[in-house]
Amino acid sequence: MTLSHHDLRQVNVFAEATDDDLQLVTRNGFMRSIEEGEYFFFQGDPAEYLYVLISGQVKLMQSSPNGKQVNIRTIQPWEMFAALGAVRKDATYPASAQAIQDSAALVVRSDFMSEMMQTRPYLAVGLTRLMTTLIQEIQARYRELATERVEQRIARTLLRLASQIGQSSESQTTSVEMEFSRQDLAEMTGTTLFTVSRTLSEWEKIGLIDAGRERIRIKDSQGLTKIADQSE
Amino acid sequence: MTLSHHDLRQVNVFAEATDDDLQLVTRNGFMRSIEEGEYFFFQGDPAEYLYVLISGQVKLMQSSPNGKQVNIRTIQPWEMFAALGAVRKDATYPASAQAIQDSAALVVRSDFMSEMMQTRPYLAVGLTRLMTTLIQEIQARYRELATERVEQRIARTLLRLASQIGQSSESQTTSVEMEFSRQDLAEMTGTTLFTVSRTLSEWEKIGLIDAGRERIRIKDSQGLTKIADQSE
DNA sequence: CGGACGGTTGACACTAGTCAAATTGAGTGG
DNA sequence: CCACTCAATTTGACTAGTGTCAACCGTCCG
Repeated sequence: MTLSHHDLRQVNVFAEATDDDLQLVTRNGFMRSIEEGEYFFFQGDPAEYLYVLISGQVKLMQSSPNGKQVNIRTIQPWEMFAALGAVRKDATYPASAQAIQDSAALVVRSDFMSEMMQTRPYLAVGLTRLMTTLIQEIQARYRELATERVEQRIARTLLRLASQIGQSSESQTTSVEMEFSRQDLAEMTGTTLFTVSRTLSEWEKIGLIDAGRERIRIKDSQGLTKIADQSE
Repeated sequence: MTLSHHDLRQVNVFAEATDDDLQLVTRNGFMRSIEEGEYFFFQGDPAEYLYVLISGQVKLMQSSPNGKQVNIRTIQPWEMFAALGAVRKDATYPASAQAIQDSAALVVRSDFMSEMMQTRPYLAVGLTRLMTTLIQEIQARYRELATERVEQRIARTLLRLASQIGQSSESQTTSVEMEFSRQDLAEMTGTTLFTVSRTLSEWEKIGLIDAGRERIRIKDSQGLTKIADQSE
């Protein structure tokens, strides 16, 4: 896969970068492609690189000492991830990054990016901006996890994913086809495979969604929204 | 309360600042003191200011549409909070900040800090560093909320608070006295007042803690750690 | 053709939430 | 100093919501 430095303009953090800076990044980075199921890195590895997803889809997940996994975030193309290494010496990745589809990413050394940041305020500011977004997102999900029932969280997660994917791809059809397993969805919503399965079956029965093996399509986003927002 | 600009050195983000910069900050900011129960700001207010807590204790909480509240984070003296306004134009606070003890804070205009950041990479980098910490912290709590039982979360939260407070104050006695209500603790752990009360009563009975009205003291942190870490 | 993997469904257990009622403790005004 | 008030807390009874585990099904793929 070839990557022009212009393409990087789609990355939020690089929106205000000069062409020279973008070239610098592409020349100092390299491409890495992995297949579905493989990992870019594991939780606990030294955070030597940061990534920009070019194609595919990646999930960031954290596993607890007792082995249970939680999906922290799902990365779409042109998102930067694992950026923390750039600002912390000797950091280790707090999560693992697994491809849930065949994926390709631009890989950049953390300390290279760190140096660039020292002399380019726009970069540090952009990174800060990205992080505030992440913080707000995960805070919202934290609140949801603490206060909402499984049903609502699943509905909300489906809607969120649909909009994320609909955003990155151009297909603005009302119904997006999403590919991931019940297990994945369970990890995203903080519940179990079984509860997800039951819930989706129910929803398929009443026509809200269309589900299959590692595949979900929303048929009635209105109806889902109603479930997600019900306060009782 | 008077504040020397030297005191600001204790704030992580300002650790590498020049004396001139610190003076600039103190001169451009002002002190604001509020009593227990009052708010520095509310969720949804325009994020015009950022804060550095000087004394007291503040909780950041988010409330959902249906009115339930979650404690996102508890601020100790010399922590900066509500910094997001500095990097986002027209942002609103994603959480409310309520004093759980009489508190004082240095208040700085967001756009003033924003301007400073443009020309001082160390500031933007420091802020980024702070944010990575916040992200990791809340991610860890998110995982805990998703995978651990209430009992474990309460134990872990107590230990975390004890170390936070023991850190900021000098009292490195093994048992720190902590002041907050069962309700507060429930909001921090994503559970209910009743469950917290029951759990603490149990623990008091077997000698792990010493609890009273809006007051908890850990007697056996070993024992609590054991509860927090039990994988089953 | 035969696994293997993802998914479905049922039976059951149990954690933790809900609600009502009683109790305690701190602070206040007389 | 005492009675009074009110908020914080405790406790019990009940149960909804989810997790757990086992058995089974369907389909994709070597």
